[in-house]
Amino acid sequence: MRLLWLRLLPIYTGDREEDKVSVRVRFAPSPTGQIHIGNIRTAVFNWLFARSQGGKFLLRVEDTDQERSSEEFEEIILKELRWLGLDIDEGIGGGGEYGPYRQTHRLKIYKKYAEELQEKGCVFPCFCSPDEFEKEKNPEHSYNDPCRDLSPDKVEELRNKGVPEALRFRSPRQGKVSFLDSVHGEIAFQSQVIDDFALMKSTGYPTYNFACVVDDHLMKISHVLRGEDHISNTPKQILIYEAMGWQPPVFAHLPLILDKKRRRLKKRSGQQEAFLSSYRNAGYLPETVFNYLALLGWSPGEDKEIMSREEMVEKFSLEKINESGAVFDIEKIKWMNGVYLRNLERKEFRERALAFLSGQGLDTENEKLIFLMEALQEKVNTLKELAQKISEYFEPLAFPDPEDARQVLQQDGVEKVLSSLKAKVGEVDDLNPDRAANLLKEIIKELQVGGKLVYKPVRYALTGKGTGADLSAIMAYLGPENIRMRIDETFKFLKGDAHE
RNA sequence: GCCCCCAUCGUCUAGUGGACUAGGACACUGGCCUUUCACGCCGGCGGCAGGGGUUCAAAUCCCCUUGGGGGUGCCA
Repeated sequence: MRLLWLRLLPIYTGDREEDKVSVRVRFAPSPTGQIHIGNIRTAVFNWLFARSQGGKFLLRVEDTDQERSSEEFEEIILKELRWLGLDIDEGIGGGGEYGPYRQTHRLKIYKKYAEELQEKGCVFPCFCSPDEFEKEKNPEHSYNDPCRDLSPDKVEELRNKGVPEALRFRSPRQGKVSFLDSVHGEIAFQSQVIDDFALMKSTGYPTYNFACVVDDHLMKISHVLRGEDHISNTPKQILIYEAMGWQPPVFAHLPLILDKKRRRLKKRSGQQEAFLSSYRNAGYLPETVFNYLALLGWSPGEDKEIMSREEMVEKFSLEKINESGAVFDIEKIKWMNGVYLRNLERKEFRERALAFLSGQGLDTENEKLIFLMEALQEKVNTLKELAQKISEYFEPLAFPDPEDARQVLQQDGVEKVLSSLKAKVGEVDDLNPDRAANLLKEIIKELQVGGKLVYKPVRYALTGKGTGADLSAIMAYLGPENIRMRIDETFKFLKGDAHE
């Protein structure tokens, strides 16, 4: 629970006018794979904060993991940000005067500051091999690094032997490190539990904690909004800021996004739903994803949920960020996407749906597809669902639930209705939804039957099912030829052969 | 093990000591509308983890317990 006074304390924010205009936040992913939902949510919050404060949103690539980083993933990051509409003011894909913005291009910089820390005596070389260090680690005292107090002679000796050396921070063994988190209030760690973490790897690459601090400082980052999993890194980073004599940024640790089991939603769980790309591929609109993600861990403080980007920017504030983890609810985002889809203007829906459909191997040249598409607009939650529903009408007639179908089709008078329909469509060479609807009305009038004997039975006869798109749209889509064929097939089915 | 964070319907959340008979949304469910299918609308179900304090008054403040999560890398 946060204390009120902490919320109001104007430590770094809000008290001075210039603070407001100097807000600079960054999204700093590592290019090691498909972009993750949790990651992109962090980006969304950073972007929202920057825009709400009139600040800058930067993109920095943290590619210091030589094993896993790859340039192709950098492209993916850019593409995903663009898709979601998170425009970059500075950094990779945005230019700017504090570059380079790719950490592997900043190696000299880290080296320089590492040397500075060495001169200050805040660090020490470590000659342990990674495995060795693992063994030496004592679960009770994680700071227990065997190289911490090596004599200068010993250091000299090991260096001469060419033993690979890393650089570690000499963590204080008493006192405490604390900081004021904008989401959680004060967070404090006893210094003795902070181990002698590495700053530079033996490869000459910086570690995350070191590079991050150097870059955030040099790039004048004012607020660090990142996942809660970074809380335990924060005291280490603060120690570096202090050693360098730098002012740390404001930290805001965002609650984690959880899966149904309340575990952190992560790539390794293998769930496709952990990736942003899955949502694009499943036909979610970017505005839906943005809206839904913004609401995971943040609330404007009122009942409104469907909001425009502008509204969210206007209402966003660090104070309204929640402190507890949030389960990602696939049902809810599905519903939300349905709302966005239904709210689309006819024309826009058509364009966007067509663009998606053509990527799904559907024949978008067929202009009759439009009839179905529009009839389905209000019935689907995703464009993928739209594609699936449309494809069903490409398939040959089948009766998945023959019992039901028979019950409807065997009512007295239905046969007459179907025959009449068959005859009527025989007289026209094309159909549109209006004409189709009129045809059915004519039948009702001429045969003096109720709609009950027409709509549902015709639906079954033409589609084999009891639910689906608007009937006249289906008829227009199928066209006279297919309608006649399907009615014949239905008659066969009723006589007992085939189609089960 | 140690450190840190968190705790309101199944899920996302509103709630900053009295306006709470705890509000909204998803899901589920009953109905209305539509002579098809939906959309939509109206209703229902369902929650302050437990225990102690503080206070005239606690979902709200404090403590403990329990539960959940995260971290504990020369990953980020």
